[in-house]
Amino acid sequence: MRDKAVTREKIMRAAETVFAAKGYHETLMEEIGQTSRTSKGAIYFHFPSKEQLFFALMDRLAQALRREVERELTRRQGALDKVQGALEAVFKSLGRHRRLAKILLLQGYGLGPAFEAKRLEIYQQFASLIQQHLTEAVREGSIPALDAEVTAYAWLGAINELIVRWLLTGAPDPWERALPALSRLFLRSIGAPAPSER
Amino acid sequence: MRDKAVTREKIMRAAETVFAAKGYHETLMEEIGQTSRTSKGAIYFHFPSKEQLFFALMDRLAQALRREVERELTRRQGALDKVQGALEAVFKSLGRHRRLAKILLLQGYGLGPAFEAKRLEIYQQFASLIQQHLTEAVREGSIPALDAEVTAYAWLGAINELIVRWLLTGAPDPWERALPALSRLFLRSIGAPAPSER
DNA sequence: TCTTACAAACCGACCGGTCGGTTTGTAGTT
DNA sequence: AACTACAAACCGACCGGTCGGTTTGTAAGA
Repeated sequence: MRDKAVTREKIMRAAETVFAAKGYHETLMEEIGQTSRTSKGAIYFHFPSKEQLFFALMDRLAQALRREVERELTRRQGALDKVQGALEAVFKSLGRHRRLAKILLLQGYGLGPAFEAKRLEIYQQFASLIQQHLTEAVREGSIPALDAEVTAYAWLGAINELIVRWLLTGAPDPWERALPALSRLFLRSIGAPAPSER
Repeated sequence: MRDKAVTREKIMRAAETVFAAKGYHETLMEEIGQTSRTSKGAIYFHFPSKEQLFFALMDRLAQALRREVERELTRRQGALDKVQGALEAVFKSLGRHRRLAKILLLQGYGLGPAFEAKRLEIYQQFASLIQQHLTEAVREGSIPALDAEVTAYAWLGAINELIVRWLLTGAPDPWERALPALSRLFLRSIGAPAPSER
């Protein structure tokens, strides 16, 4: 018996590559089959539909990213430091995995209700994470009171836009140039004491 | 002879409605024909392809929005006030025209290179507008020096995310609740003196 | 009569999904 | 060990609906 998990993994990796390169609609199941060196039949054995394959991919990627962020959160001390650490984790992780970033940030917008729902679900997870730590920072007295929900989504949107632009145009080059500016922008935006330049 | 311009306008209005409601791929040319009470033939008489029709729409909408923003800019005095006025203009305008917002903000993401290029082009126009006034504000001495490019795109992204979320989920309800929070967030983010609550 | 501005029937490439068949591993039997 | 019986995993030719685009027809104005 061939190993089910191995084939499934091959398919998901191939799907990641192809979806990231071509976008959802331009991607053919046939091509994922070829790229994974399996077949269309194998894909439909493991996944009920193209859409479900795509969602499975989004879930996995979001989970991986969240894990990296959470790991960073436990490392840092103090709410403000955590906020900054989480941001850096997101940037660095997405910077390293451009395919991942393209799928998470770029797809799932204009592709219909099901995709939009999925994207909202995932973004909400990250927004909660941010909100939680913002509220904590307020309680700590590190920053003045604010609307944590609006702030969280504003930050997510800012990150999204900058990374998407970087993915598509390459600017700014090198990417890291933007990080300190954005970091200061964010911390200022919540009335935090300006961090020392790194 | 029927009036060419009138038919063209009918088509664009119908396209606006249908694209906003269904997204690019789910929209059928046939349906735009019916909605506009013309026909598919008429559409292809006026536009060379579905894609070009969509782009024409994006251009027109972006232009209209830019005009509203610029009008507001000339009304206000002082760089900071202009920044705030422009933001409000964008919110209010997009809030009033949800279909417009859906097309400009939601479509053009995962739809392939041509769409991405178009979106980048339009966003760049707005980013320039913001950058220009930020730089002016710095020169005026109203705010400390900053990376105007990063700031501009961060703001655009934040606006985008919040409006998209509002369009898709209805939260926050009413929408205006978010405006003062976001306005303060933005002004703080550039080190501007906190504005008096409006 | 000639052109313009459409209307409507039509075409055919494309592609997600299906399904009959094949391969490969496994468990039971002798 | 060898053979049988079976099932899980996989392959890929094929189908059928869909939809962007084209062609052909036609009414009306110049």
